[in-house]
Amino acid sequence: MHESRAGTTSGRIVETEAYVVGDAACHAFRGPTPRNRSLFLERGHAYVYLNYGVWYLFNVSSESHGVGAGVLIRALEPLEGIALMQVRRGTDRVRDLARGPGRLTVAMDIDRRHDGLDLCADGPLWLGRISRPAAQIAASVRIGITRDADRMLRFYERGSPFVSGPVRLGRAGA
DNA sequence: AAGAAGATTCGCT
DNA sequence: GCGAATCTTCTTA
Repeated sequence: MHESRAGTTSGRIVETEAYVVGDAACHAFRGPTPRNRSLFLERGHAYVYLNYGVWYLFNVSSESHGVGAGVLIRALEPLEGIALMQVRRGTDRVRDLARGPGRLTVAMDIDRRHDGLDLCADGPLWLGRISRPAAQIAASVRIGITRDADRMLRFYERGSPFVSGPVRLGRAGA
């Protein structure tokens, strides 16, 4: 949920990827830097960074304070503020508003201002139980990475049209 | 000190 | 299907 001056937008998280301790693909793997320091905050804090110099990607820290790890939020099913998301994204296709990590931050207007925020506390940007849980969750390899590429650390709601990438990538229980 | 790669998306061929 | 956009960090000289 993001409450901004322009209006409120919210969505159901339907796709995530875990970046865990000892994971060469995790930005925190080689220790804290100015960019990734939020990954070392207590679980539930935002880590937002600029990817390829173009797109912001939104993560949630997932370990204790001082331990660097997080979860990348890759896709949302839009709930509130769909009209505002359509303006921000420049498309009317609801399915494409937040299908993909870069698109999601545009639709929700998330950027480095939100880096380090406590997403479980009062504030403009937060996580909550505002919608139903997924009926079925599938796992697959993570998308777009080269290091530690075969770990099954991508999780998504099976059958959701709001999940990014080819749906056939998913193979549960491998 | 400079160059390359990286958790992406969009537009053109 | 390929390349551009262009920031941060890592690698190598």
